[in-house]
Amino acid sequence: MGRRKKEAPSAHREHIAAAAAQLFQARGIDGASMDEIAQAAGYSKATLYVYFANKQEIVSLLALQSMQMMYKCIAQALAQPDNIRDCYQRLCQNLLQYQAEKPFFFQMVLTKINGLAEGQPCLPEEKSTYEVGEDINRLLVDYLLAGVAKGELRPDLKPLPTIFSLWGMLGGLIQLANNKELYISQAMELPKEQFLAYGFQLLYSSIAN
Amino acid sequence: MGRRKKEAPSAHREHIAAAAAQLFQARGIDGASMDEIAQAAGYSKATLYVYFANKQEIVSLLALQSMQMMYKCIAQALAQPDNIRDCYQRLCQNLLQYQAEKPFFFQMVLTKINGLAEGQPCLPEEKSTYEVGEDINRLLVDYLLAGVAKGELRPDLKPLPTIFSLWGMLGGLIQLANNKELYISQAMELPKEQFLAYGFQLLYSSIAN
Amino acid sequence: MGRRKKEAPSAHREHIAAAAAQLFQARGIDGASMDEIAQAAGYSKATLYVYFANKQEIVSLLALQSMQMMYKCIAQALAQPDNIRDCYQRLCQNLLQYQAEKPFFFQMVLTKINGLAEGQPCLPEEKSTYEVGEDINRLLVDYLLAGVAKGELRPDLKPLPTIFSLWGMLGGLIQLANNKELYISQAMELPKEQFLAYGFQLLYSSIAN
Amino acid sequence: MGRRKKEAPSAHREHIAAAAAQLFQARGIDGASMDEIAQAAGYSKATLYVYFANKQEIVSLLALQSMQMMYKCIAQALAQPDNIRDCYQRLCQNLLQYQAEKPFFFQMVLTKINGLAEGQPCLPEEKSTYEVGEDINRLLVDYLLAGVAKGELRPDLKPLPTIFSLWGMLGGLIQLANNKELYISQAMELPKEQFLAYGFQLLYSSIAN
DNA sequence: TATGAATGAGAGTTCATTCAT
DNA sequence: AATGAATGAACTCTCATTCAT
Repeated sequence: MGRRKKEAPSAHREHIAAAAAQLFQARGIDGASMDEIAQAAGYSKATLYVYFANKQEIVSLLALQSMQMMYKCIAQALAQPDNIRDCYQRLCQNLLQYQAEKPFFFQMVLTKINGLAEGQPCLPEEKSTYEVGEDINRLLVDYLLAGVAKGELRPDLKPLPTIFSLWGMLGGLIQLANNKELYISQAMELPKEQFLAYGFQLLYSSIAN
Repeated sequence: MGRRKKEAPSAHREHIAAAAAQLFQARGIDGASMDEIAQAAGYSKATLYVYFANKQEIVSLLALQSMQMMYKCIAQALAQPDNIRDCYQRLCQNLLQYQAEKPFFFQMVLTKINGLAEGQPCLPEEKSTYEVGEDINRLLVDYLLAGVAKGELRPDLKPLPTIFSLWGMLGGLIQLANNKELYISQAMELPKEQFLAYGFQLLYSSIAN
Repeated sequence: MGRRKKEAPSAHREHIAAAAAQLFQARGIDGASMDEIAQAAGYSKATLYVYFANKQEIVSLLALQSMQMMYKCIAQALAQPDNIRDCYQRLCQNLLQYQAEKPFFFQMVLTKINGLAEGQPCLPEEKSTYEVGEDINRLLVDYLLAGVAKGELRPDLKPLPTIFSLWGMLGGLIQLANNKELYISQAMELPKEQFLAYGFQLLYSSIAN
Repeated sequence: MGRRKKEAPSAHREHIAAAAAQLFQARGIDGASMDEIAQAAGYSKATLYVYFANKQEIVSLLALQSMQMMYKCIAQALAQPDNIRDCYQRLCQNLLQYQAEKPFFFQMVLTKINGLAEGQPCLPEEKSTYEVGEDINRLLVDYLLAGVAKGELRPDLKPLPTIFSLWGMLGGLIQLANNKELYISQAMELPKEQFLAYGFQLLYSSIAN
């Protein structure tokens, strides 16, 4: 039955994608079935195919969303470019928080997204995802250049390579901290947060002037 | 039928595991079926179960192998601790080469392995994997301490947290370079290798004295 | 494709269970595959799993049905407790007819069911099956007591042990007659029916006053 | 390697059959694999096929053995035909003991064997089985006739039909007692043995003079 | 005689997807 | 727009059996 009052189709897509995100996070993409997603979203399984051509399309939408969240995450941290170092700290904290709140999305940004945008005639969603990635890059490059201009960051930094390096390193660091949380706290006698603070600081020292 | 010449059982395990590694890399672990692995390895599907109790055991063996290769990769680079910086360079190059030759294994070390060793009474293979990981850590810590002792590395570095940070960052960097190879060469007008060289150098500057 | 007309879901379960019963009878439960059941029932194998969670659920449903049929079989025979001996005759004839029409079900009542209700937290179907069994026992005990009261049955009969004994013996007798039908008619020069009539009478003489 | 010293082939068959019997009893015929049987018997799986053409042949040998044991069981009980009633008691006790010691064999005699000997060009083993069955019948008929002659049993008993009836009823009774042991002890507040004693006595009263 | 090695055939089960309504 | 019903194709895993040695 028409469980739901009339809503914009995009609202349905949102509901479904949200349910899928939770399940993907809990069980992985392959581990979550369309049946489960439908049930969790409160639709019939066949209805999912009204709003998405197939499972992959759900994944693509989530990829886009995760990229957009990442954009907000970064944009917010860099909004007030008062102090370069504080910006960096805020950025790191925002990333951390993002990872903590939406680990699946975070992983998606790092893994899936990175791999895409290369080859194949991709879906519109994937193109958007790529563009948001570009936006993020611009944001970070501007931040970097401002930092150099202010003399807070090393003048010899090449903007784009540096941004990419940072991006890769921060992502790798956060993921490792997450995967090995138990090990870190035991072997290092350090809570994950302090380990990350240490790592973040280490990384900053590679770009600081 | 295609009965094979006599070989040591471990040779069969190797053949199967090698075929599996290639397929896992191409299609992911869940994406590669036992049928495909059998065909690729030149055995019947049932024969796979003569040499491995189940699919997971293949994965575990690959995990162990990838960790052992990583160990060799690192040990070789640090064998002659003549010059700390050269060692670092060699280490980076070895990692790169490893990633280039066995991308699935490399990914495995970073992703799977990192996540394991946490919880559950695991298979013997998984335990070995964990122990090799420990060996690697010791290797790196020794390297770090030697560098500090020689005055080439910052004296305020905390060994274990630094090693873990480096590990996470290097891994993230290499993976990103790999996933975004096309993008990097296009947007940055830089071959992957040079980008990585730049990133490696950046990272080194965070620990150099 | 062979999509079926709309029917109540329970009708589908019936169709499937009926096909399964025939195959189980012919080849045994383990000997009949879900593939065969699906084909015999005119569904695709996957559809079976729409109506039953697994093979065992089909078996359980059949067990319940066979017990319910047995109940009817007995209840009908004992409906008019006019004459104890006639009731007994009717009961035997009903059992015989049941065995002839649904040999697998009959076997199930005797073999499977008897064994169950002992241990494990069972399916709802299995619980129902057990309860129908209890109902049957009550029916028979009442019959016995009435017979004793009327002086037609021995006054020293212990109700429950007697009922159970009769139950076991009648079942064994009917099964043997069925399994050895050919032998009986040849070695004894007696059709199965007359052999059974003889056996039933023999048994009755053990409880008659 | 040749684990075992030279033994007559039949000894090997015995070993294997013995191992199979144990497993069949524990897990059912379909539930026990040739692999397990081989392991339990201390042979390699392929060796099983040296001594038996296939799994069914093992079953057939066991069927024969179980029939032969049944013969001994009965013959021993009837050896001293001193007193008809005592013989009957001994017979029942022997059957009980047989069922307790070798439930799988007992079941086999009742179920499998009964069903065979009808149709198909059967294996030599199956023919022997059939003949042992005949021997048993003769034994019992003689016993019956002796009892009638002595005036202890009803003179109107038809030998073969009576024997068959008794056979079916006793088997059914013992099996039911075994399957429902828990239920019997709970609902009837009677240990299995006493219940059976009651049933045996009931049955005897149907043939006693 | 005895077996290690191999496998074809098939088991039960799952799932993304389709389609008539 | 929404869904109940159905399924083809695939999955992991098992097992009786074969055969070269």
